[in-house]
Amino acid sequence: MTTIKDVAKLAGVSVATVSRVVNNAPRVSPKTKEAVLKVMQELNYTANANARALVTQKNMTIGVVIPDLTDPFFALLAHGVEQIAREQNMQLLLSTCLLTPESEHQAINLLIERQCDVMIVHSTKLKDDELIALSKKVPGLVLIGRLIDKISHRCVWLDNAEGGKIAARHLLSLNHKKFAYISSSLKVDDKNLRLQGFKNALSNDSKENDYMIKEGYPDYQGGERAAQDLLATGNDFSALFVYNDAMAIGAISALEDNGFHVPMDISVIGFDDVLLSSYSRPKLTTLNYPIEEMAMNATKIALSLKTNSDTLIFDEPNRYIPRLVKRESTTLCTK
Amino acid sequence: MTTIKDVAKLAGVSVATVSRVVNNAPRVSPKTKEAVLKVMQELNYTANANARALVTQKNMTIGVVIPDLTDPFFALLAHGVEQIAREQNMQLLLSTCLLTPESEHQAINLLIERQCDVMIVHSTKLKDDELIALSKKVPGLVLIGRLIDKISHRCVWLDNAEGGKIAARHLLSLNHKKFAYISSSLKVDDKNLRLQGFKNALSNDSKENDYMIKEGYPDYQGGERAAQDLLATGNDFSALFVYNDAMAIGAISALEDNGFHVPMDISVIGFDDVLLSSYSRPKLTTLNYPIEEMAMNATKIALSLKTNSDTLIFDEPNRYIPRLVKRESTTLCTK
DNA sequence: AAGAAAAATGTAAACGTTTACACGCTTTAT
DNA sequence: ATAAAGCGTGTAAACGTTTACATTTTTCTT
Repeated sequence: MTTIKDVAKLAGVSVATVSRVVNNAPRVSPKTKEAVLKVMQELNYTANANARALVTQKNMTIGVVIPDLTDPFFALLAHGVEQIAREQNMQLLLSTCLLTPESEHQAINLLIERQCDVMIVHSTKLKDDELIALSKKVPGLVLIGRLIDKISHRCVWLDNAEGGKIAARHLLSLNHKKFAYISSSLKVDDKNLRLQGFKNALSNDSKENDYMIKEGYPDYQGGERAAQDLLATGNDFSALFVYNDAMAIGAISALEDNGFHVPMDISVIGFDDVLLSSYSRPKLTTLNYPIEEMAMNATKIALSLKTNSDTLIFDEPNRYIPRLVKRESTTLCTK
Repeated sequence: MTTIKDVAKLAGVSVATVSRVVNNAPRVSPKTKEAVLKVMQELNYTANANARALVTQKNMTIGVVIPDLTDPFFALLAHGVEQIAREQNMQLLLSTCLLTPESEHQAINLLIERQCDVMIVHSTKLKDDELIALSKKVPGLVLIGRLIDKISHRCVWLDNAEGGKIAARHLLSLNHKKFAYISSSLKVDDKNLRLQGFKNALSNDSKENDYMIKEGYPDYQGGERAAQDLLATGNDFSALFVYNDAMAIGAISALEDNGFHVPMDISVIGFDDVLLSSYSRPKLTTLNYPIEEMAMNATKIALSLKTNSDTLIFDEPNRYIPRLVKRESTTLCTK
């Protein structure tokens, strides 16, 4: 690797001058600039970002902590961050952290070691306290998809309960009376909040409204199985609210396999509106989780948190509300 | 940020000793080790990865260059790299590079600046020569999804022509005689290779075999539209080979909307076998592109290329062959 | 108990930059 | 003509580590 010294020597100037032209700082005459540039080209010089980061104390890197790239939801999240990163000439350092709380913790620590100015963290397993501690340590850290009251200005989250409510209202407006909810078997807050909002809206509407619940792993197969469980228990429902789109599509598949047509016999509504929902047949009615937009906003917040320390307040709210996307999987109840 | 000096001072030892316990090197007595660890904890010390990288000349980072995270295909690629990275305690630095050749070039340069030991590059726009030059500059660079003969040992690629051939054979074995191919409108090699293999297999089978072609943007809508074009031109085909799964699902949607049932009236086969294919109805028959496995292998190669310089030869072949995944969208031709 | 060998620790240079400050040379203002 | 100001450039310290080498301490051998 050729260094700045090599360039300096060959160009017959000092390293300071080379550094100046590399960063095209002022105070360097056109002719030396040109000469240096030529040598740089000649030697195929590229600056060492590590050395630079060491002295400038900033390494132009945005850290992203997510459970799994393969999930389109998180891919979208990363994509949102990436767009802002690009604007700022920063790059993405990815830390995925599947399983345990320790691995989440470790993922964040790795980013700290790397001196990440800015971090967007989607944490499901870490405790509130731990995240609060972490957020104190890292000024540019923003939590996404989760609300912790004490540091709410450092959170960008979706109102899941409101989502449940919207789903319920939509189904109610289509005259449905008997409901089912397919939930995630994972220990996450969202599923409860969504159900909570859903239940509340139902009982506000009428005491008569009834629902049943099954759980499954939050993927296609999980949805398939949960729907089978539901049918095994009794098919006394005309509307089904499902934890996420992948499960919803699985559920639809199971329903159809058992002779029920969607939406004619049973209406199904999903959650997330991620990729697949418009690819499925029937196209899935769902709640749009604007994760990409949220990620972009989170990144902006993190960026200004880094510089303006902590005091600053945003006019853009950090709370997002899912938007109902009516497609083909829900319709008027005819029973 | 507390540095190694702070720790050394408070622990009453030299920085060298602290460094040793940080890297748990041998030659440090249990009691000092314990003492230092305690101070580290106390001061909440985390090593500065940049400084470390500067002196050790290696920064435990694997660079990944892909066009777009949002595409599940590339997400899977990244995921493959990530798994190997995790094994090696390395992290992923992501450089996405949408549009232009320059941006691909820039993406790679950014990784070079960052002193990435190891790079996995999925390049579509850069010329062969440029990539050859780059690969000379970066010993640990491996190209994925593309074959350049001169540096074939640095490439991990899929045999697209073979894929086309397999698709054709499958369809022929189901008695089909009239074919259509939906291609990508983007300027990429794959589409031609796939068609080439497909055509060859057809004409090898019989001079009679006939096919028509349409193009579209390689996504759901593109497939939908291309299928409509196809139908507008004439519906004299019973089997359809589509450039990728997203397009195939779009195409199926268009076919069904026009009263054709898949697979009863028309068999459809996709390419990639990425995520969606088993979510669609009917479930898509397709060719599996083992991108994740390929990415893992590419990373292993890159890793050993870095250390063992260049000479080394692998017994695992770098050429992959897509695997036919029979699902529900193809069936015997009844015409 | 002395000397040798081994183990623990410290010293200081190096990694490749940036940048405050100093220096000399032009230009400008008086 | 001379002082002041400005520009272009160089010198050297700093960033936070690692590590070869030197030094001290401990342990072992006889």
